[in-house]
Amino acid sequence: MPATRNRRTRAALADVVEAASNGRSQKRSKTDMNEHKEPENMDDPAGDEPGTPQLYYFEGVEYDTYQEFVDAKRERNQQKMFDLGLGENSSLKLSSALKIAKSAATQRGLQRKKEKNAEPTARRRSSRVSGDKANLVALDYYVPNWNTDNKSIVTVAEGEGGEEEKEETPAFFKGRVNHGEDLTLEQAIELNEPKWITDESLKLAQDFQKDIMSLEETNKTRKAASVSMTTVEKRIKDLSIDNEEWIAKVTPDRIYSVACHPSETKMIAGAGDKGGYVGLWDVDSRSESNNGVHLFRPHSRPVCCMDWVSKDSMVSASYDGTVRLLNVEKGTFQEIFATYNGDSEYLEELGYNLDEGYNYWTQFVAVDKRYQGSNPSIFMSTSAGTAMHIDLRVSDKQRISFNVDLSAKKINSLSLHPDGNILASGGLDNTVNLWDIRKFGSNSKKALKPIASYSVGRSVNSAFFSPDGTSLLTTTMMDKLEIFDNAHLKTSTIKPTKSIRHNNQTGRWLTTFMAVWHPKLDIFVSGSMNKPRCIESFDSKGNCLREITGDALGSVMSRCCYHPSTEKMAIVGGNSSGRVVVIR
DNA sequence: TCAATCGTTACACTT
DNA sequence: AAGTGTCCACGATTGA
Repeated sequence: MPATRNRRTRAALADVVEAASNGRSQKRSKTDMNEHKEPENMDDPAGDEPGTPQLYYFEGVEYDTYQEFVDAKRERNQQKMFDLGLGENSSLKLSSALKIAKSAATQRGLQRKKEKNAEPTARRRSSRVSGDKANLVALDYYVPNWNTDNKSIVTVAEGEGGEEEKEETPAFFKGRVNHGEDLTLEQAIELNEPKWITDESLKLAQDFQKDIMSLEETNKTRKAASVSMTTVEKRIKDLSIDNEEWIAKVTPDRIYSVACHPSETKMIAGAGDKGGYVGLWDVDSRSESNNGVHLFRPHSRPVCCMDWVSKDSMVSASYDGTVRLLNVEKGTFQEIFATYNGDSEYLEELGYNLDEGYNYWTQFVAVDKRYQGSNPSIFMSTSAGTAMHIDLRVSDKQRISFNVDLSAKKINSLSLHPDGNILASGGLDNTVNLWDIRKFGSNSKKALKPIASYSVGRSVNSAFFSPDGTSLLTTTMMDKLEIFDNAHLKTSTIKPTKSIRHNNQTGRWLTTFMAVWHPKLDIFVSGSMNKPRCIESFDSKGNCLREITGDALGSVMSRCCYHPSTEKMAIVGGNSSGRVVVIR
């Protein structure tokens, strides 16, 4: 046993912290993924069973047997614990080690706050530090400022010669790209992480651009269509998924939104992910060298909304506060709206002074379907509970038609009834509310009252009117999908006419469910937690038309949508690792 | 009343 | 095969 057994020094703790941070902080950096082999990697014997003829390495030493390797590891860890003065009961003592390390991080955090006026929180990096993994003690100090580019990660480490600080700002956390400017396709590709770019990317994207332009203009009407239910049911029955070419990795990260190009001749599925990536997948142009996916990065934070407004323009909106319009003809992601803080340099911007900083982001954006045109108008809800309508129809008359405070908490969705007057909102305040937008006024300060309301009991993921407006569909954390008939005609409380039990507990790492209508028909679709994994399709009465399952459907499709065609039936689903499935 | 923390969920990636 | 990362979604609980 070492003589230092009872020593409890910060330097010793710092060694541990530093050792861990050296190994792990490099791993985090995504920009230099191809470099740096970490010595820590030798910790694990690659999952081999004891007894297999394999050499084991640990801290540069070679061991012949698994048992020797394990013993060496255990001994080293015990040594570390003794050095910390933490005795033999490692699991208990480890928690105190963490406390000490955490307090050091917090101190550093507070100092940083003074310097940079940032909000600090210290968090433990590894949530599975236990038992003999004491060597993994490491702390990150996050400076979260989600609306600017200030989120940096500071790994706190103290060496013997004094204090040392490592700072990384991964590309992911950089703020908005080309603030206030349009992005060309080339720029949007260059903003991808290098691993997603090939020499061909730009050329392929340009060919794709031409392909889209050569498509026939699609039927733009957004009105509900009348197709007999028997036809619809038959088409849904005929949907097929068992083709492995109909699933592809479209974005690098968790999908927050999916969209389907309106063309009836060319199937183009699209998805927006957590990192601001937008992937467009030309489903039938898969070749040996290329899977037909074109990846761009017009945003820096989750892409919460994507919607094609014509054959050659698509709106994308993001938590980063920007709304962009992909103009296929010009090949640009044009910034059509952005929120700004109160800095006077943004005084001229339409979104000036909307951004409240910390804890404020654009949660939901919907295209205003009353207007057709090159500049779509949008409804937008925010994490602060405000809802606004931004009229972008004519460039010199752009304005915010209204900006109202509808809730104390985040609003998850907005939906305008086809009559153009009633707006449905739902969010973390546990209610679904219907508002008369004629009463909003542009700058009204008086408290607004909804014309009708429904208390869910848990938060509301989404509330959408059907294409013809007769039904309101909600997805809630009460584990229900609920349908309200003629909700827009009610004047006090509304009650669901149909309530479907539906597990909506997607947890932390999966995007929440939102049941969405077909753009023109009275049917809707939702992902599901059921096993085997499936996508569920319902009619407007809430009858399940089909639980679509298949070999290609191996994970939870958090966000789904229908192809807008009334002739062809197709469903696009996106999961939480960037994979998109097309069912047709 | 608010802030901080943790549990939950499922998948992908690494070793 | 096992381990680990995921980092503001939501709800519950605790502490200030």
